[in-house]
Amino acid sequence: MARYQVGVQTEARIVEATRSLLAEGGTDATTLKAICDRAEVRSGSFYNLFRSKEDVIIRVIRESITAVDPDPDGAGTDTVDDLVDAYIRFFVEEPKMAKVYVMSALSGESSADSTRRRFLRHHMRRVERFGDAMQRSGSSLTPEVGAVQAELLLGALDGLAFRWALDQTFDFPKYALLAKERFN
Amino acid sequence: MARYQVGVQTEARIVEATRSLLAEGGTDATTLKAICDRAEVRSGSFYNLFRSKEDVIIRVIRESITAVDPDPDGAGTDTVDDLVDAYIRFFVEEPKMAKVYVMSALSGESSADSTRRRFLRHHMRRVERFGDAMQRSGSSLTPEVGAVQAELLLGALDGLAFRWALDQTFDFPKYALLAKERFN
DNA sequence: ACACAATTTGAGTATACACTCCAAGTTTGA
DNA sequence: TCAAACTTGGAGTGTATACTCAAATTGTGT
Repeated sequence: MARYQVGVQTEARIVEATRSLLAEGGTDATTLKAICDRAEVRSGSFYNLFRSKEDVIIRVIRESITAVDPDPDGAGTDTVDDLVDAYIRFFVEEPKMAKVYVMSALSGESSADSTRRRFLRHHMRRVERFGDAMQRSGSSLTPEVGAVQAELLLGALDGLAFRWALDQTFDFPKYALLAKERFN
Repeated sequence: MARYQVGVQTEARIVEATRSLLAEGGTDATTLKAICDRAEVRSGSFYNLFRSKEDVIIRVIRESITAVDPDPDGAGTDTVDDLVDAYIRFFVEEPKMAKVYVMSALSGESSADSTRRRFLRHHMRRVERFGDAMQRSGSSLTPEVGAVQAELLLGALDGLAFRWALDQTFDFPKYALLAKERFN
């Protein structure tokens, strides 16, 4: 038989609860009890929907990493402006996901290694995409130099994101745009 | 009576064990058992020297934050080159501390809030110091613009540090120098 | 309305954790 | 050499944690 609607909703509540907890207090604060309390669910329901606590956490982290890079099919056509704008929008419109994104790379999760590798692959793809956009923007760069420039710009953007995660009153959009001007 | 030498050495072993564990696997991997095993000490000895597990962790994190900024009395005299060189040297010469430094800002520690505030204060002081150095370097900057430039350069450096923490084969010195050049 | 699968409940289990305690051993200064 | 202070080992405590299970309840297609 097909899934029940109520189950789908419960799943969504659990994912959202996990995301908030991760964003607010990291993996330490994200206990099963905390998740269940916030999602208004008992542990039995949780384990009816997820194989383990790590399952939800990994799912939330993966969703965050995916959400940074919208329109993955559009690769090869967007400009540096597009990419930086998308990054800024991600932080303004999805602050919870953004915080999870920043924290996930360095989180001391027991599944840290697989998460770290995933983040690294994601970063490589981004460097490539930024590098391509930079080459297309007119200035004649070799692919190698383009990659270095992209790593620099992305490094700067990620550093400012790091700074924002530390203190969310930090004006990330303003500095991200300045970084774009300076490192492009 | 003075402290016994053997106790001082045990304390040092515990601190070092905690630092390695934090650098390798974050707070999750840094259990009391793991610390004691690595330091070759039983829990009774641990609690003879430290009030709690958090005590050592906080101490290790504070030491890392302090170590980034050598010669704090020299403030007001060093150049941007000096500051960037010191940062690079920190990563090359003290990779464990450096990794703890990067991770500490966003760690999901139960004492996360006090650690985060401490890191933020540290960052503010660094921005000020970089800003001063930039103003002194010749180009006529207002203090406000100097602070913005400093935040940008530091953001870039921290982002590259972040990148290095993710994958320690990343050539941090090379990129840190490239980032610095963009501000000359 | 019925059958039956999906979902929920909540008490229960096993374990890993941080931390305590104190007797026994060791180091130190006089 | 002595005694006081410090250090150590290691069994033991309480608690929070992730996870299980069987019975009860609810949702859905027919």
